[in-house]
Amino acid sequence: MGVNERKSRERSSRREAILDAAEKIFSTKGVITSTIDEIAREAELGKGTLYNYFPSKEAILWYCAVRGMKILTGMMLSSVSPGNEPLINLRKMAESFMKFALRHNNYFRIFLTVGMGFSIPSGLTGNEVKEVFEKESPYLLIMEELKRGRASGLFRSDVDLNLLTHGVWIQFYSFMQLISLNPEMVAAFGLNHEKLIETNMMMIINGIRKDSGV
Amino acid sequence: MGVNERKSRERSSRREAILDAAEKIFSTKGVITSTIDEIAREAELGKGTLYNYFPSKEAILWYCAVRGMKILTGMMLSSVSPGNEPLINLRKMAESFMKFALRHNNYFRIFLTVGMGFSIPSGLTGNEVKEVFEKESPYLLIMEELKRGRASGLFRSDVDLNLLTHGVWIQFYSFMQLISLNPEMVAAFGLNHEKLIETNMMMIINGIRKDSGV
Amino acid sequence: MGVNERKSRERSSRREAILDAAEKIFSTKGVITSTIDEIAREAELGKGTLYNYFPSKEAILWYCAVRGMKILTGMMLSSVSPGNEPLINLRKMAESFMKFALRHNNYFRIFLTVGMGFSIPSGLTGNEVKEVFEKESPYLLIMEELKRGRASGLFRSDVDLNLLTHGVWIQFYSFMQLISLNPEMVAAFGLNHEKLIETNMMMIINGIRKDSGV
Amino acid sequence: MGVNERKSRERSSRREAILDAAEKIFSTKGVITSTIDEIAREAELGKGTLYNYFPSKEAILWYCAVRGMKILTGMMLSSVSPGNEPLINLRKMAESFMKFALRHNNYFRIFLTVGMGFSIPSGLTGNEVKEVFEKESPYLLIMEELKRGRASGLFRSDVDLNLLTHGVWIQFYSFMQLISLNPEMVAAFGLNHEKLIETNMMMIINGIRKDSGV
DNA sequence: TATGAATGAGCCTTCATTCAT
DNA sequence: GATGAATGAAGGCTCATTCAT
Repeated sequence: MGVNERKSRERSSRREAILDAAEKIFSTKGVITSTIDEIAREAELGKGTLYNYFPSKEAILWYCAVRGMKILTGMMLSSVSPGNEPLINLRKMAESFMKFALRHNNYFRIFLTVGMGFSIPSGLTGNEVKEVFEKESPYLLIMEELKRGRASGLFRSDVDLNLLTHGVWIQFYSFMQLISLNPEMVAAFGLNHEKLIETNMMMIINGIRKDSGV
Repeated sequence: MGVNERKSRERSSRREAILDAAEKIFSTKGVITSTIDEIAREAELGKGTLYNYFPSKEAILWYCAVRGMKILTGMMLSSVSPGNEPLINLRKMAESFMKFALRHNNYFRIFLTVGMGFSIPSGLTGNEVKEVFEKESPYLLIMEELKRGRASGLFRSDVDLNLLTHGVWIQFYSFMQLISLNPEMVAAFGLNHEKLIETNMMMIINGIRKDSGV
Repeated sequence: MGVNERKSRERSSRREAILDAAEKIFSTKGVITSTIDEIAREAELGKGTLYNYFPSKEAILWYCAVRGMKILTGMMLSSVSPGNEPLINLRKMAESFMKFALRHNNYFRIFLTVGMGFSIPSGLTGNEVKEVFEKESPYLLIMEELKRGRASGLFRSDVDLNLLTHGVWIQFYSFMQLISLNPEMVAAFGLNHEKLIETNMMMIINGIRKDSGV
Repeated sequence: MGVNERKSRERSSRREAILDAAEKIFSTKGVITSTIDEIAREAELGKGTLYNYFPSKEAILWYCAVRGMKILTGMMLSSVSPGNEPLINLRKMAESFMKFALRHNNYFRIFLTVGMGFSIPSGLTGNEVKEVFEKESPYLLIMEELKRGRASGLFRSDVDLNLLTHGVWIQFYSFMQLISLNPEMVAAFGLNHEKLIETNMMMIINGIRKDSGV
């Protein structure tokens, strides 16, 4: 029915509004020092209202992270094409990752916090969260391209696929970290983002090419 | 005098004991959720005693991080030798990094927390802290070897030295992060440490070799 | 609107209730040894609730003092009348002061504590506090009557007005002090309040009369 | 024996040194915010040493107050002479009071704190303390002179002696309070000490003269 | 559903006092 | 006697969560 539908839409958009506010606050002040009050104020909602949409502060954090991860995955997915060579696709994914790191660096702090030992609160059904973080993750996208690249003889096959994926994934990930957390270091050494991206992408790609000898 | 010397030794070892306890608690529970009480209990000391050695919880965190960084730098320094080829030295450093990540994976979480926006408390003279983090950092050791390697035509010179160093540093760092934060992931994929190290080192080295083309 | 009005009234009365509790505890145990927990318990409120109404313990103290000063000023103001002779008005003010000291001797300890070097917490707008303590104080009321008394040739004019006011003010004030702080002394010497009041008032008045020679 | 005597002298002077330090710290920072550490540091003694001479911080405070009271009483005693007229002696006592307030204004704040509800700690034999505060107090000196003055027809006899004494005592006390707690106020009004003293003494004396009628 | 006042567990830090040396 | 490292009770304040309206 129309009414229910509208209500559902409203509920959904309110959830998003809360996550918007949380993302902003979390990324600005750090997750731990952010308070529910601040998020509520930013969302222009009553504090109690937040608890009508999320069971706890930690849940808000997780759904924030989920949303970020979905954006990242979406960006990576839309940048690749099955018709492309794996090397091209990897490059595109790397570029997407970097773009995400630059454009949404808000999320990085949130990802890190989540990764640093915040266990998924038992209140969450967990399914959605688990799926996003384990099944749909960019990790699998990378692995897919590496597999194709090996099949076509482009990438080195002398190393376990998981190992290789891990290496690439970590490089993507930590690159974001250094962009996000050490702007002053980046500046101090006279580096700029574009060149960093270019250099690191080169290093990553070279690291996995078949003809790269030890 | 003997007495003073002994006292100084005792004071020093008590400091270390507190840092030991803190390191354990911090890395187990995360920095924020760790409490001074827990650290004191772990150190088998009264809560107040901790404050005879450190001015605040935050200071304890920082000196923990300093200690970890000193260990890391020390391991790297003692693994290289000016007589070695730069490639060898880089490999040794990488090995040290990995060893550190495996042996002292406690520290990584602490490094991360410190990096996540904890400012150095004004109470600390800061000198010691700043020096360790800025002047003696592994970053500079890596740069030194890269410089030598480029001079001897081994490493690619078509890229700014700072950029190159940054790239290598990121890769070292990421690898450490992988091992420290996701030990269960490493296990889950049936990866073993030697192979991880070998693979990643290979990837890193290849990324910077002169003959590696894009 | 009705709801908001009621809320405002509730908020206001809760504030007063907290100040009531604080006044009681402060005056019984002394300001410093009183704890927020005790005040909260006395007010039959949760500890945190107090902090919804006042930013700190010190602020509670100050607003207590402000309230007391307002009562005192009010009593003094309503006891005088512009039509009265200055001597009568001074007497009335003295009586009001004494009444206040007897009826609200709770406040005295609070005034003293505030006067003994507690600076106004920066969190307070300060306006209300400053006004009460500096602009509307009984001090000015006394001075006004002394001025009038001098103009009409009743009080001695050979002494600076400020000096005279100060002398009277201090006598009022410290009289309250001795009533409040040394009840056992009062008792020990077989004194009673009414006679003390009468005697001291006489001494004060005589001290300022024009025809009092040295 | 000589040795014991010297030891006794040493012990005594160390006690005094501690009280010196305490007086300085107490009056500078306020009794409550002063710490044993600060007093020990000021006295250039170990913290534990203080506890060899006094059983508690509160005891130090009390013996400080006792010492101050002894000084005050001493000053008053040596200023009067049985041969003088009572009016002269009262004047002298008043002068002593003022001098004390000016020279040792440190003490007043301590007196106030002690008066503000610090009970005499049970550890103290109490005798010395009680005696000083109750038997040797300036209060009795004043009473003595008032008695003599009434006998010689100088002071009003229509009022109970205790009441009268109380009145004078309060005025002395208030004056001391003014000078000690509000030195900046004294300065702000451009008042100078001599005039203050003169005015107040005049007010006090006039208040008790026989020929002062209401 | 929206709200925000009320709540109290929990935390960091201080400091008077003790006691082994 | 002198010392100061060790102690832990106690206090002010925060903030996630609840619940009556």
